[in-house]
Amino acid sequence: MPELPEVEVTRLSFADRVAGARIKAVSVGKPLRWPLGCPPRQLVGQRVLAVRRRGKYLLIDLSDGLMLIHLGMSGSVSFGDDFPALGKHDHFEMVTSLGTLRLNDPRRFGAVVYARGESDPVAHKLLGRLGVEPLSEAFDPAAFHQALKLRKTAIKQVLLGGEAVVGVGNIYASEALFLAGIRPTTKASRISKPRAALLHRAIQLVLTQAIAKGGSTLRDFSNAHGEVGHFQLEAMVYDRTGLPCRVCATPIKSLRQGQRSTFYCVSCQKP
DNA sequence: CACGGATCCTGATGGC
DNA sequence: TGCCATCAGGATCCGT
Repeated sequence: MPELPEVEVTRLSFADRVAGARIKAVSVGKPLRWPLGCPPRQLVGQRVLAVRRRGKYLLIDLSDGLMLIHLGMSGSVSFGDDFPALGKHDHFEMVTSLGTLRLNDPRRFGAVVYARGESDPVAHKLLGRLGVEPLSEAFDPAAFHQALKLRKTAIKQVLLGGEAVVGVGNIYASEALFLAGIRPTTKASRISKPRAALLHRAIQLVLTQAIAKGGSTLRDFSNAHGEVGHFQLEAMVYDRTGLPCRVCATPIKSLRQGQRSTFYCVSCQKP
């Protein structure tokens, strides 16, 4: 589920409330994608300093080291005071002086990983190859165009790859390409500089709007308060196969690229 | 080495 | 309280 907007919405929903908390207890459930990397009790007594985001990772700065949380396909974080007993899919829980953080993740593609610092090999392995942040100053149209020129594959695949830009997943890749008027199957290297600039802007626009709408909730996403997102209600193409394009009424088409569904309008999006 | 495909796991959905 | 196939917001690993 979670792409950059959902991760950012999650971060915003509990970062302020957890900052300054003292960790009182940590427990883990069934194995996630990667092991925690330290005994849970090593975290007890530490202070939570801040919650940041890098790509689709939440970074929780501790007084000694940091935790990296990835939500995978089906993960969600909740933070509160009055929780029922751990559920079947609650696989990580951290009780603090300011509330309890839980990760619920049915498919267990997510992870919670402890690292001693961002230069720790464990952290570097996960964060080291990530591309530029799309909502930062470093995301530059000219540089983006240069990055695309190096890639021979379809632009949709390049966006998902996370090397040219991070945080764009399956929903927002289709949406951004629609806004930019670019066919998802177009080879990245063939995209002109002006069209790369359009796509650059479209990515920023789509992600910013999605964050403002609280993210997308297709099946199970919610922020740390349990509130769902609404972006999907105004998706232009995602999951709209056969429905009329919101711009030109041509039926939306779908195809598979790298085992993922892609949605587009043949009329509005040119190769 | 760049690319495509299989893979991890559980649950929902729809056809038969 | 049927069974089976397919699909789901991610990302790594492994062939070619």
